[in-house]
Amino acid sequence: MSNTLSQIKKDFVEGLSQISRFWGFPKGMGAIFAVLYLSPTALSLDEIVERTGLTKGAVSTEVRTLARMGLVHRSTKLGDRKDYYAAETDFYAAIRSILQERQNSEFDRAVRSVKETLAALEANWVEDEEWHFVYERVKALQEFFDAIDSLAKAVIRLESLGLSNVTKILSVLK
Amino acid sequence: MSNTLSQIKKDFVEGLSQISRFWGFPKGMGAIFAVLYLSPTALSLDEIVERTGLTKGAVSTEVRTLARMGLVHRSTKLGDRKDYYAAETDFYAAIRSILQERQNSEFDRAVRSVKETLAALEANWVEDEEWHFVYERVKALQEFFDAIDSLAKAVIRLESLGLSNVTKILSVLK
DNA sequence: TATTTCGTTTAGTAATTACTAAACATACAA
DNA sequence: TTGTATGTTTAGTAATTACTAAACGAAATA
Repeated sequence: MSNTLSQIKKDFVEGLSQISRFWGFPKGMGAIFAVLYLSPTALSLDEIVERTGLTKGAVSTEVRTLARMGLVHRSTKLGDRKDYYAAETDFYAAIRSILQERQNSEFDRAVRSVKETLAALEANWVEDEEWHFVYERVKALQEFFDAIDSLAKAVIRLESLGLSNVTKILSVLK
Repeated sequence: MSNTLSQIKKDFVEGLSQISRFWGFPKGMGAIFAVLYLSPTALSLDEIVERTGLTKGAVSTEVRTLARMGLVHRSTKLGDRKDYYAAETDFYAAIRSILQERQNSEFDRAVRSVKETLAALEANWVEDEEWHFVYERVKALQEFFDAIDSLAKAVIRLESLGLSNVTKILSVLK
């Protein structure tokens, strides 16, 4: 059981790739983040290519979405036209950033469609048993989404959702 | 803008399918849930087939995973060998159930792999700068996962994570 | 201007995942 | 026992998504 550091790092990258896939992200994204996370210095695109085995194209696009999610940061050095990437180490900040990203995009559009269903029902009001049933159910779902939404927004607003806050939450929940 | 109820229902099913896909579930799953959610009575497998347009095989497997997640409930009627399915309407209960489901499965295995990386590092202790750096980072990630994990476990333990609790959480977060 | 060095885009391929059609299994009924 | 009504499994197909290879573009340098 005397693994070299580089073997251990490889396993770690593998593990994060799995986790990435589990959350519905490409596994390459997990690998890129892992490589950056274990590097003491920011890495150029080509260095990431070398260490992950992906191609430049793939890394280019995936590192960009990672940056949009706030999981990595892009920087430049004076007199060097390469871009350098480093992992975000404050995961709570990253969560906030991801939530913010998701606020827009597909999810919001889908949630909005529930709201629209509700509006359509109200616009075609009928004194009918099934109609009422459907109306109540859709309304309940919409309220649920609203609750989730305000929770997400609250998290986004937090200056820093640190461990202390998590334990605070836990104590409220008893 | 005078939609029929059945058109409205169709749109709703479509919307939930989208949401389902967004969260990384097959869109058919969303459709099945939506159909059940809008039905005042529990539906048989064949009725679900009819209303979603999926095949029996697909509905059979997907309704099963929905049941495992606690989003639908299976029941039987005396003197009728069909199974009947109804949607869970307490979404907070459903969330708990889903979290519980995820506790096992792939996710836990992946998270465990981070713990293993940490153990491997400790087993091969070296007084080396890079080694220390990697060790600290992996440790930080592991602590983060632990925090998430205990949060999930706390939610699971809740009798009912109702709206009142959500607002309680919000107040703690200020 | 031509050349080099970088990042991006694109068009196609590989891999994965969702789904279908049909065979199968089980339990009940005749 | 045979036939019928159900749910499940399986083997294959369709659709989607991740990824590659290579062309492109832009910016800096010569």
